[in-house]
Amino acid sequence: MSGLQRGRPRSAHAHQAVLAAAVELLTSGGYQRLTMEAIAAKAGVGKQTVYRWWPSKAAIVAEAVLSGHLAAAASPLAETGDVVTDLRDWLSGQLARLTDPSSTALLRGLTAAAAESDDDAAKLYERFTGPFRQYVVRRLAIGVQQGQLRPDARLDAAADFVIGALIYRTLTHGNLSGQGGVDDLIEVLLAGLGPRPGTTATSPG
Amino acid sequence: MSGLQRGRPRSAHAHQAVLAAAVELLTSGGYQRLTMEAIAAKAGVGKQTVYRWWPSKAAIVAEAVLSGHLAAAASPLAETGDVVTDLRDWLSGQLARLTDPSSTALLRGLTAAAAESDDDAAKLYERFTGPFRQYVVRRLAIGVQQGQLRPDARLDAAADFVIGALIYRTLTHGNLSGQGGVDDLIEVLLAGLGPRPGTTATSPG
Amino acid sequence: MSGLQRGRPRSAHAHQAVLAAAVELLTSGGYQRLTMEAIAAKAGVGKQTVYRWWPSKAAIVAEAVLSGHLAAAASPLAETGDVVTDLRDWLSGQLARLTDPSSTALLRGLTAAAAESDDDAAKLYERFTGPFRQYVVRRLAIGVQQGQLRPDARLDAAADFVIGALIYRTLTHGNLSGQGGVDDLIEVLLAGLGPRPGTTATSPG
Amino acid sequence: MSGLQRGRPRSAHAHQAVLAAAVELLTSGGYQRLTMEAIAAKAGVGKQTVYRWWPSKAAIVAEAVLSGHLAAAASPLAETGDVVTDLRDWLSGQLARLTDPSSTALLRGLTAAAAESDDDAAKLYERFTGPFRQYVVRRLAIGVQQGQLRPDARLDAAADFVIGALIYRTLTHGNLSGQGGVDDLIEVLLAGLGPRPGTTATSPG
DNA sequence: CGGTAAGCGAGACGGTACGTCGTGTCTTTCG
DNA sequence: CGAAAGACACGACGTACCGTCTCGCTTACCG
Repeated sequence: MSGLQRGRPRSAHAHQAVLAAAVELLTSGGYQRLTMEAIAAKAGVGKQTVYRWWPSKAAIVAEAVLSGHLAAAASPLAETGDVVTDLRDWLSGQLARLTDPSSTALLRGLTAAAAESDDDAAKLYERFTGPFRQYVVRRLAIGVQQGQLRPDARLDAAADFVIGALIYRTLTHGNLSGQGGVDDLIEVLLAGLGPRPGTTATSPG
Repeated sequence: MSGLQRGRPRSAHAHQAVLAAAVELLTSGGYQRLTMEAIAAKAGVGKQTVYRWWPSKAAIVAEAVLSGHLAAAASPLAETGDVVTDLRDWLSGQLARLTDPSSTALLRGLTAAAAESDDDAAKLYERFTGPFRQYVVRRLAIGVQQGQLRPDARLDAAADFVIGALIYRTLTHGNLSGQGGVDDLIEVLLAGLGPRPGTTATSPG
Repeated sequence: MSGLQRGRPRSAHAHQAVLAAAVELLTSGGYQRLTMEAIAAKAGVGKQTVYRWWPSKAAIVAEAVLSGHLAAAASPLAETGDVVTDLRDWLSGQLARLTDPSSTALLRGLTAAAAESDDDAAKLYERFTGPFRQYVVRRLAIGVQQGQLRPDARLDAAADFVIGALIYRTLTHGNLSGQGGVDDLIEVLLAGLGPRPGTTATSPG
Repeated sequence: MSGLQRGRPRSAHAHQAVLAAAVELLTSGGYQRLTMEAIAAKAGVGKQTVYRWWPSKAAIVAEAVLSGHLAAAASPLAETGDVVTDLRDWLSGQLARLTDPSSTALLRGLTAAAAESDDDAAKLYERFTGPFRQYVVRRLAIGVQQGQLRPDARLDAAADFVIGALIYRTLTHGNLSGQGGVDDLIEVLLAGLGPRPGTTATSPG
């Protein structure tokens, strides 16, 4: 066991300050302005301290996402009983959040961080999209339980569709508003998960 | 017209050499190694020449994609008459291509390039995913014509789903093989585009 | 022959600015404050430009000495006809110069620069002490011609004595003033170079 | 009186280890490699312990010199009765020692240490050259007693000459061997200290 | 056909950020 | 309370690229 503590313990304060500084720089100035030197300076920390904790910018961003500093802030999951309504509302909410310039900047930053390091990419995406996926899958599972969706619905595939499309549209079009696309997405998605045609579905009402 | 040509004309050879060098650097060494200096050096070209033609790395990559140097190389579209078979085959083909490490590197590079410049992002994605989208939409449209899909199917939304999920999975999991996920994706997608349950579809034959 | 000029020629202006900046920093703040970054900053020059011209701080200092930016400023050689008077005056003058704090700082800096690099040390000392040595040897040679000094006087050894003692005292005692030591030095030196006892010399008094 | 000892006494072992480590680093790797961290590491000592005892590198080197770790190792003074023979032998011996690369490195290191700190310079030189000066002055004094040298000989000036020239030549030429300069130095020096021409010197034999 | 104008390879320029190293201080635990 | 260990804020190091700017040369058009 390496247990015995030797030397001055690492400063939790410095750790937090770095994460906070990174988030602020990322959301304000984009990934361009997210330099190690700027992070250290804004955090009031030596560069060496930053490197002592994280090996790369991507790792910092990843931890910031994980620790909630860059909260995906999944909007609360309303459960009205109707999977269509719920998902539409939730998707609309996410979309509204992603329309916010700072969120777009954040997503862009995450993308850049992920593109930078093969190793960190999976971790980053997992941490960032995890909450989204969780909610989508959970809500769909409930739908399955209630017979609104077919029992063998591919929930993971559906979640990938939703998240992928969300990210793709955000990065592509920059601004998602005014597309009226949410309904289309929902329709395609849910139709594909609904009870098999020909199957006698128990009416949900 | 400003047309009257003065001075030495721009060298098409230099133009091509730059694109080729960029592609090679991108696929071999990732976006990290794709520096303007490296591009110029490998192309045997002065840096100024590069900047004379393109304002940024992203622009070079965009043009490389456009001009087919970084071919999306959309696999030929087989049309067996059955939209499910066709799409599954096509998706499998794309997936196989994206499984190739150099394609992953390329996609990562494109992502990085897009993340770097807000302006170029849309253009880049459009150019890179354009052929994909084109094929998917066209094939789906044929399906609609043939009555295999509902007439009011949201083809654009479907295409976004497919492309988004494809990119997302590539970036996330790195290696797409062995997921058996294609069938799931197809199933979700096509079920959502199929004839409305309860509607009597006229057989196209 | 490498003759053909390629690329932008090196900027003589930058070259000079660096030397000037180095001298100013050295005389004002000592060798401690003579950092590559400070030199570049004060010269209004990129660090890379400094490194392009010189491999080390010591080399910069060496060239500054050579080019007269850090002039040894050998005081004009009075030739009254009496070697004792001349050397005493000259030595007093040098001593007065070396008493000046900036000269002491300079000498200390040169010493530090020399101590830093085995290769540059000889060059540095040679360039810095060269003018001194030249004058001493020349004046002594005249004394030999005029019969004031023995014909086989070891002028080089004498010059080493003078320069060595000068530097040693400056570095050791910091302040040479008020030592009244010049006369002692002169006496020891010239007695050792005077006509051999027993030889019938024209009596100097 | 502050006398009553509280807490753990300072470790003499640590003290010695630091000095030894400093000497080894200085003679092996030059002043460049003589860093506080390296000293502490090689000595198996905490950095703080080093700083607790010495305020600077120069101080460490100074003490190392003083305590004989960096022995000037003045060669034993032979006294044959003839001041010329004795001084020549002694000077040759010193020269041989200084020709040794490790001695040159040491001298360079001392110079660098001295150049670094105005305050420590005098102390360093005094400690390092003290034994030299002592011997030279003593031997010359004997010469005076025995009538080989003039009674009013400036022994301090002479010692400065000898030491200054020795250091200067070592630093300048790196390698003193093969210069045949010792004899020249001796000749100049002793001639300048010999009995005044015209004075009736008691024959030493 | 000679002048003029732009593009060309080359590479130096002023900068910014990199990741590492050393400094001197501090904060732990252990003896 | 000293000593080891080692983290801390700081600042300089030498390198890599950035995007711009001269150079001398080449290649077109135009008068």
